[in-house]
Amino acid sequence: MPKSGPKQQLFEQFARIGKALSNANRLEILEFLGQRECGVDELAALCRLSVANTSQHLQQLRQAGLVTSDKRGQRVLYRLSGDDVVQLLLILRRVGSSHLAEVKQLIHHYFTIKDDLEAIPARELLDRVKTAQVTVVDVRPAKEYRAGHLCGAINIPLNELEARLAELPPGQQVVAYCRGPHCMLSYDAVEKLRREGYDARRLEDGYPEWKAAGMPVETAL
Amino acid sequence: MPKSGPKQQLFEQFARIGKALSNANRLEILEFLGQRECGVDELAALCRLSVANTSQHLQQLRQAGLVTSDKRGQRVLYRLSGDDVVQLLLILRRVGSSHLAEVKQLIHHYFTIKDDLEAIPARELLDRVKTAQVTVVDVRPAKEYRAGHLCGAINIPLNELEARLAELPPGQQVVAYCRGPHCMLSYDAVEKLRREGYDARRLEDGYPEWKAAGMPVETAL
DNA sequence: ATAATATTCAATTGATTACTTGAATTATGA
DNA sequence: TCATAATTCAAGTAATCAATTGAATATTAT
Repeated sequence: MPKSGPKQQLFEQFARIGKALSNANRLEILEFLGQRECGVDELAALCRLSVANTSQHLQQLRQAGLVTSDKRGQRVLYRLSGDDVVQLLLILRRVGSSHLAEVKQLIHHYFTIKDDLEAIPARELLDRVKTAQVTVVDVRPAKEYRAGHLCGAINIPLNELEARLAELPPGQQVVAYCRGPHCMLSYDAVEKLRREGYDARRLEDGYPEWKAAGMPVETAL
Repeated sequence: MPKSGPKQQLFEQFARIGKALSNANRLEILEFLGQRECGVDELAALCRLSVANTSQHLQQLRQAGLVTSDKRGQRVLYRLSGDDVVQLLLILRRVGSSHLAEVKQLIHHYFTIKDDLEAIPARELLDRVKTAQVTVVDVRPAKEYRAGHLCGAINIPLNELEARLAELPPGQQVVAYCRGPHCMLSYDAVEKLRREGYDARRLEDGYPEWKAAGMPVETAL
């Protein structure tokens, strides 16, 4: 019989989630899983970790309730437990961005310097898409695009952008998005697009945040 | 020069917040600070921790950006850094409630059993208050009520409830609230009120969540 | 039946964390 | 000036954590 009351026991349980979020590698794993479900070996490669280490982090995330797994043959595929996990990660970033000087500094030196134009909020993009005056480009790798993307978005992975500029309708504004608020892909994309004379902006959110907010998405599976 | 990229550095920073949330005592401290600003000795007493231990936890919370402090004479008063911290704690609870079997079990055995009627959502209470058919009762200690409470709420701390029943308008429904979704005060209050024949319900949120959602509050300072 | 693949488990090591205890610091009151 | 109060710091101890290494397990392909 636990010696503490229900309140303390609940705090112990919620602390498990805090523990799961207390390691930078696990946060990175969660960001990748926000884009699509993955196996251990893929996540290990994406995060540049050993397979054993990745597997242990995944066990911790699963035990904290942040991810689920299901076996397909000899492969185990992991995914986020729900959109509420995306929202938890988003508010974690927001709190960090608001209250941690180191976060503000990192964002300024690596992100704001690259694109000091305000990113477009999700609601505003939804409105503009309806007037068909804008091209939405998903600059994540194709696998992530196929797993899920904004309705109507086209996929031009960043490393193919220069070769595929002709696919963009001339004269239209381009809005690029990627994995999330602090993913560099859309910053780099916007930089390249502007260099080629395009009117380019970034979306404020990545795909997981857009989806978690209930905005329209589709898959290409 | 750090060896990892800006992304990894950002994850390290966000992980600091995860670390701050990875201890049950710190979560309890944050819940109390959600009600009102406090000194170290008060928090130590509320949480049943030593003063030194409480102070160390507060340093960690401050360094993670979750609380701020300011000195008044020889006392240091701590408070939450912003409503975004309340929202972080709320989504932490939601994720735990949705995805952790132990949390569901604890909630069922200690909370749902006491009051299996659905708590009233904040929006619904706001609407009902406008038609003046309901009495909103804050059952937290008076100090917390004075620091901030729902507009129009009266304060009858739980331990004074039986002695002050006459203050409740006869024939009206009573909605009780306290510190947050898993605080027992409003459960106990509703239980006592129903035993005395009142039509009593609980509010879904506590005061901090209501305030963080932008709902109307007032203070009695 | 065996080899290969994918994943997980277990033990070890070094680092980190939580709490305690006692000391140090800072501010106030007598 | 000195005592008290409030808070923080530092060191020590035990427990926990992250990564590595090697072994074990489960599934698939030959």
